[in-house]
Amino acid sequence: MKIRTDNAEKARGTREKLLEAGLRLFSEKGYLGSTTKDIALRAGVAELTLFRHFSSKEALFKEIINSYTFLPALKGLLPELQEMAYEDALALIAKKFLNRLSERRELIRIMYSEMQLYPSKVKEIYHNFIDELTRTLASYFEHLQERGVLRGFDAEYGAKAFMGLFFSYFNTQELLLKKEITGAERDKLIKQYVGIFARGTVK
Amino acid sequence: MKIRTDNAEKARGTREKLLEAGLRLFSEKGYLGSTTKDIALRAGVAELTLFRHFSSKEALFKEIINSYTFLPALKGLLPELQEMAYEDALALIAKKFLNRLSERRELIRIMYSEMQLYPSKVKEIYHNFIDELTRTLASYFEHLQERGVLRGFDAEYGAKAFMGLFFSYFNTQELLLKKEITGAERDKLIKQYVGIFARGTVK
DNA sequence: TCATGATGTTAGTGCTTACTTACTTTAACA
DNA sequence: TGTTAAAGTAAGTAAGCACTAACATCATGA
Repeated sequence: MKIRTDNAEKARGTREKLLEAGLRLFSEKGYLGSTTKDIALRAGVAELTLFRHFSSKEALFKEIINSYTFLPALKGLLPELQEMAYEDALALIAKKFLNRLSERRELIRIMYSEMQLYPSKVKEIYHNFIDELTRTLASYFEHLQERGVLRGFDAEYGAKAFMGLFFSYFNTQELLLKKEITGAERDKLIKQYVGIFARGTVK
Repeated sequence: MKIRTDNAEKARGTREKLLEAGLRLFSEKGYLGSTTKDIALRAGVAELTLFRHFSSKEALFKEIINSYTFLPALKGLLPELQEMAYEDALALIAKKFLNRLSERRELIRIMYSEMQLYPSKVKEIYHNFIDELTRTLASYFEHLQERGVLRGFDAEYGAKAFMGLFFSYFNTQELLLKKEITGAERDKLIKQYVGIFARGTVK
């Protein structure tokens, strides 16, 4: 009699529906612009149900941030990269990075909208996104510098420059201008940017 | 009797105080997070005075966007650039661009916060900021390509890449993380980034 | 079959907010 | 000095908001 599995499952279902609806609405209208009524409506439940699952609107918001912030590591990519040609490796990283950003578009939008309200949360999201990738990339550069493939630039700055290139593309095209980007455009962009960056860093 | 100049000046004064206070508050707390009471308070006037100058909160918001959007042209820089060494020219452009962004920090913050509410305004701001500079930069690159200094990359993409590098730096450091950047750090960054980009684009 | 837990329905509370009305104060200027 | 334009003071309105209380419905599962 301890746990009614089916009821519990149902509860988990509506809980997730609320998190998902909240993510989308907060991303579209901002925290203050999203009403609990609308979130519940979009989740297909009564407003009161929202408060039965989350003690307040803010609690819901924080849980959304937490549950969507986690990202799978990319460290495992390192050995694979070392067997590839430099430009191909860079193109692969760029592609994975852009995909990652697209997947988390809503979260990033929230990050920008609420950066004044929750600066520490925003920094957390940012670091979760960027730090590990920066370090992976920097150590990859350092490795190639030791092998004499790359010239002696500051690896940390190099990593940030590389990611900055693609982040700013994502930022303007997909977040600000909301353009639909075709695969072909994306490939051309990657080729051009990687071309510049690769030539700029080899010996 | 037509115009009482001093009265008119006074009115213009409080009007500007309101625009300035609005800019700062909207940038800090977002459109919905800023109350008309607080804006008036920060401007040092009564709330009612705000409504005597602007028909509504939204009207104030739109006037703020309009009056701060305009930016002086950078086209005049082109002839000057052509007498400089390539890397020095790039460093100068980067410096001017970063200064421009810092000057308009509040406006850019508003742009990010309200991009869902006023997408067309946001696009306008973006284009005002970026388009002219992109074209100036691209034609500079084309000129150097014709003279055989630079290799044959896509000049438009190159310009976007260059600006993206520095925009994304501004974005993360000054907007998101709100770090105070020293002049020395900024100079090192410019040197590193320009170094990569210059080597990546010369023949 | 019937107790239980999840959800729905409806109505409402107290607070905040954009905006208004009516009246007063202040200072420039003819 | 008296008129006028700009700003202040004070009180209030209507709407929207997060959140609550009371009760009804319905499917699950012992």
